Amino acid sequence: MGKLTREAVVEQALEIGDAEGLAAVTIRRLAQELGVTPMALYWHFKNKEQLTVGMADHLIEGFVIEGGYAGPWQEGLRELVAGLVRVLRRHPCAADVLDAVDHIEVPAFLQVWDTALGLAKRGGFSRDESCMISQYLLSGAVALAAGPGRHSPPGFSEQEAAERTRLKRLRLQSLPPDVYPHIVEMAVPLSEGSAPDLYDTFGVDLLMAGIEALSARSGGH
Amino acid sequence: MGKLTREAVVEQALEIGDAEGLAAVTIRRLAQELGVTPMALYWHFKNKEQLTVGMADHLIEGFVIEGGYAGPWQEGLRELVAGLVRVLRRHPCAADVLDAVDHIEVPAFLQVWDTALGLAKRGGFSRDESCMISQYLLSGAVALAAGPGRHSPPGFSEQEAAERTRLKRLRLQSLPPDVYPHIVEMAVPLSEGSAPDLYDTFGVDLLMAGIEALSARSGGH
DNA sequence: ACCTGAACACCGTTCAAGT
DNA sequence: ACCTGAACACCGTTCAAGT
Repeated sequence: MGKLTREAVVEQALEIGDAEGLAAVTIRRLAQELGVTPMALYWHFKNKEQLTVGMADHLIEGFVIEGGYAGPWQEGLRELVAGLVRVLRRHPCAADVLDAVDHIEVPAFLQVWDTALGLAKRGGFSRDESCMISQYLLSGAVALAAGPGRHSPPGFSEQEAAERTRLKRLRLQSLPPDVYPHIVEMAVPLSEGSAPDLYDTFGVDLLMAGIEALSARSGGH
Repeated sequence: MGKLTREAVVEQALEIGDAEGLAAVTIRRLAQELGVTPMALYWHFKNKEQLTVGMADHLIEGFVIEGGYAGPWQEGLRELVAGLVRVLRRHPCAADVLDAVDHIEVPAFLQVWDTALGLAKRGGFSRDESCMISQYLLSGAVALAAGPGRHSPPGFSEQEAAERTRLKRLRLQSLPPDVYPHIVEMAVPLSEGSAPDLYDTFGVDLLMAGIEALSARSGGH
């Protein structure tokens, strides 16, 4: 019925990836789920890599605030990073998708990157510094989205998630305390990962504090 | 002749991964290279995941300075992060290996983590903060090792590497300048990625500046 | 333009069997 | 203890062919 379209394929792929992990997103599995032959997908995508690029693009698409970022550059960068993390957090597999893909191939990611570059330049950083800062912030955002506080897949219940952190805690607590004293001692906070919101806020603060400190040091405004 | 040993397998795996990428590291390919049947590897490793864990462990093994880190905690953390980046940079596939693996399974990584946790606590951070800071620094180090300045695989020549950055530059320059103005303008520094040493130094500075700023803000020493 | 059928060259892994 | 042979259930992708 519903004709096979690029968008439908990508959305189905994200659904599988969110529920069962990116490894479960397979051309054949995807085709089966869409009621179609595996080779049908090759009409819409050159290969699996391009499919993954499509997934990444769909994740970020429409995120960049069009008019925005008119205030101080620090606020702009902070909002950009926090927003990117927030968008990625909506899909459990988002961070994995972005890790699996060359960012340069993803238009929506390039747009975020371009905005970050512009803000860094407004911060008075040199060209080289602006490049490094934008890369640092964006890979930092992806790492934050991949970190603890990641949404458990819709398929999995709260219980399932709680069980996983319990197993992680047990694993940490069963380590030899003489060789990993601090890890064993902190098994609880390490496995629970504190409140997810707090983690994100702290992470963004950390990223931005580094930028601002370097900005002050090198005399940027 | 040389009997098949865990270590020999891991080293061969790293050799393939460095030369042709982690995707080329395959049970069957590995067995072939070692002059053995694929199933022979299953005597030494439960499955491919454990093989990858072995690779990660071998990469970091013996890195943590035993006596060290007696000075101020900032110096200790900086040295730890810089050292980790340096060690990972010795193998082109190192960052990919660490991305593919649950760090909790890698003893050598846990040791680095434990050291980082101890240093963070000495810095006066709370338990939760210490957890987040250590995770932030270690994932930051891996991200740095994965970033530009990565060693080109031994198999590839200098020319080959130069050709790749040339292609990347062309790709960036051919983007529509009205939608990605800053990226197109900065195509050269973005593709070249500045001197690799400078990139690492800047990256570590950035990571540490964030930590120190937060430390000062919350009143840690 | 859009999809199918058949085939190719791969994977990881299990299980019984050899030495 | 350490390795092999045969088999299973998967992969991504190509290419000719259908409508």
